[in-house]
Amino acid sequence: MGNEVTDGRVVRAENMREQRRAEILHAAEIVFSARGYHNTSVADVIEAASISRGTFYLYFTGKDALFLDLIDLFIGRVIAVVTRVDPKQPNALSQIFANLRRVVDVVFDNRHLAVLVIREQVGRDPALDEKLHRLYGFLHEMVEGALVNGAQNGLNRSVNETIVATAIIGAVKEVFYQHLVLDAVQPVDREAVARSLFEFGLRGLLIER
Amino acid sequence: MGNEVTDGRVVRAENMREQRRAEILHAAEIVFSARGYHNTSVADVIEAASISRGTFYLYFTGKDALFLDLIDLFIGRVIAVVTRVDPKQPNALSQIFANLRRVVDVVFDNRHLAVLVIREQVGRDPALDEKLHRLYGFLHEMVEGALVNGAQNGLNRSVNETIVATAIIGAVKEVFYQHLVLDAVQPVDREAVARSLFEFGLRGLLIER
Amino acid sequence: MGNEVTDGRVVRAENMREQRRAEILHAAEIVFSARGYHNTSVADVIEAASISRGTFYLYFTGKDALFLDLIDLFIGRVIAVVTRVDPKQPNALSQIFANLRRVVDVVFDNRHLAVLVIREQVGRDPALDEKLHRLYGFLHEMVEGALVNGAQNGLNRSVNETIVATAIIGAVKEVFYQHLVLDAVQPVDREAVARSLFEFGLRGLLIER
Amino acid sequence: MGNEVTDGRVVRAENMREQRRAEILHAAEIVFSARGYHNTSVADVIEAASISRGTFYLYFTGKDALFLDLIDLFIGRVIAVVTRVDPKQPNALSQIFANLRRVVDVVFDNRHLAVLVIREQVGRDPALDEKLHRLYGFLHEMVEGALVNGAQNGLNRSVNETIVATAIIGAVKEVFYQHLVLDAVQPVDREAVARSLFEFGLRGLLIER
DNA sequence: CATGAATGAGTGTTCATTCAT
DNA sequence: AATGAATGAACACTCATTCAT
Repeated sequence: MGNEVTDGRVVRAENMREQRRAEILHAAEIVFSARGYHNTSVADVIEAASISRGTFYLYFTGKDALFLDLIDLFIGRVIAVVTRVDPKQPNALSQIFANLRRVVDVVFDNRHLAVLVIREQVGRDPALDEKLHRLYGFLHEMVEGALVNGAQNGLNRSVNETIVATAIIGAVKEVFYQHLVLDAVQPVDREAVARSLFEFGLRGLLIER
Repeated sequence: MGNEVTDGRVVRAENMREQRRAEILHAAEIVFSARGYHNTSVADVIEAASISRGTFYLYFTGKDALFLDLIDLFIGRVIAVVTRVDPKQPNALSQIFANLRRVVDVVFDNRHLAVLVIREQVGRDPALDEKLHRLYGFLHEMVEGALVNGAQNGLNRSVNETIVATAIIGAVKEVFYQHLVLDAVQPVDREAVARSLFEFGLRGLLIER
Repeated sequence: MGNEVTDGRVVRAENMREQRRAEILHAAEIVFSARGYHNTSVADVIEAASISRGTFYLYFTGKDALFLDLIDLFIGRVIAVVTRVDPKQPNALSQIFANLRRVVDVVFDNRHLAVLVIREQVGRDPALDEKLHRLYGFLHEMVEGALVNGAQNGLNRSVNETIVATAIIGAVKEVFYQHLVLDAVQPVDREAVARSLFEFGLRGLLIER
Repeated sequence: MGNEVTDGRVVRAENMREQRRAEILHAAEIVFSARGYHNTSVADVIEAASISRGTFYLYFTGKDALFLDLIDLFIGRVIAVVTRVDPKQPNALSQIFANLRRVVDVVFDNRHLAVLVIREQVGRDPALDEKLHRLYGFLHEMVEGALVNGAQNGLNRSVNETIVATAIIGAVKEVFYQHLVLDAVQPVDREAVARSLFEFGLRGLLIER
């Protein structure tokens, strides 16, 4: 049937499929972020994407799967820009700030997805729970590790790293969320947001100042 | 028919009504916090409260109204224990800590409500949005005001007060939420939670140390 | 709440509930028998019963359960009129005929249910399969046992009892089905149907004639 | 355009078309018999036949039409092996048995189709009803005619031919069906099945024995 | 001729709310 | 005041069929 050969038409078909899928994801991103998971129906998504009900189920196994794909998309983009920082390096601090700065960019470049991920909460859907747990677990582990390493290397004073890591993530999330809402009205000064967060966290953690 | 006079029977009836209402709220608190707003049905509530469907609508205009009442209950309890702090007072810092400490107690004494309020998010229900906005607006204003006043009175260094107030609230919320989840397993050391949060925030804000 | 006491109102409510349930069953019986299980939608049933969608699910857990209840109803009525026959009794033959005659009455008194049960076949619904299996298993066992006993007691000649029992059931089913269809047009002579079936089966099985 | 002339290419194309059609029918036969008409989707058929959705509709106007073609196929094979029997011929009985014996072979040689035809019932699809009616009408007419002729020629005793013909067909169908199910497990002794059925029917119908 | 992406009417089921008793 | 039977709009999802390529 010729499907062993990946000829031009097959490639083109695959591309179109990918593109269509992306279109639906994009439309869904907007309606989900506007109304939340529960208040968004498949009807809303297909209307926003200008596709038929059937087509939707051609690209996604269901509403849940679509949502999880969106979450994954965002998580992937965040994780992609976060790099491990060696606390022994003299420029460790600026590397940490660079991480934060890149995350700020990802968040504000993906406003809808970011709102979605920050707002949507543990909601009795085990699969979604697991995704978010993975994201926050990753971030928490990274921050906590940085705190522990930093303390050992004289970069920061010793604190209850678990609690403080949680506090930092909460602070960042909340600032992001509030500014994402504001951002819809007027563009946010990303540098200022990153700088303020960094300063706030840092000045409390440094031994020397 | 004598309904201008509030005789004994009317008072008794009113009391019974208040009591019944409180029972329903209490039952709802538990089921809502266990499953979240969307995954809790009116059927769940009336079963937990051991009342009939009809009775439910005698005490609340609907599921939304019940939920809003619960949120209000919690907001009231939080606001009740938060006092304004005069930054000029020498014991301003310990007053601030006392505020935080009392909020910690309210949160952990009302685990179900607290989980509810922290977890449940802006869900395109304008009324709920407004309630939460009221709570966080109150808290934000209070923290931001303290920062501004504190800076003027040499209590803390000068920062972007709006962003930092948001960050503080986010940090507190996240630490509360994580420990509320933990608290279900083993009792949380409330003093330690308050102390860690306070230290984390403080050491970054003080000019002198 | 007074539900420990079975007062008049409760009894009346229970009766009304039973009656309503029976009404739905009756309406469903007609539409199912007219169109078959697969071609009948819940919408058809609720329209026939003049109830709302919600009410339907108040009385039955779903379409499947309703259908199974109908099948059960019929199976129960058939089994209720079939009695074991002692082949040693001199009037064994007339007892067997009496059984057949009563089954004919049940079948033609419950035309819709009978059509339903005879027509609907093994359809990948395990629960339904099991019900029908139970009915035909019961009947087959009864007939086969009668043949075995009869042979031992000189009532009938010895045959391949398993095959012949199957053949008898098939013969009866087919005659019933064809006459149920006819019966819609003009009343069937039940005695003649029973007699013809009996004679046909009997004359081939008797040793003496 | 030369379409008046049936040249070699056209013939070859027609053959290919016929062959393709047969392949689809064969695949459909298996999936339909395994799951029944209603529980088999067009997707099942095209997967079994290894063709695309579009191709399916190139060969059949729809799911119904395909099903009807399958039924027709079987009906044709059954009718092909049934011959009229002249009751005046001395070997009429053995001719009748030979008919039954050939039908048994057709049934067990076409297990899937046979299961399909016997199981699938009048489903409010007028076209299907008509097909089955045609098959059973043909068989019924043939059996009834044989009974009438046989009675006139002293071959069998006089009975209610209409009812008895129906009973015979029902008996045969049921025995076939049960043994088709069994046949999936272990090969059925076709001769025994035919013999048992014949004996059962015959011994009750013959005047002399 | 062959393909498979696209369609949308139709399905069974849920649940917040109403109202006669 | 209290009840719970009744309601019907809304939901996620399926699948036979069409049609541009």
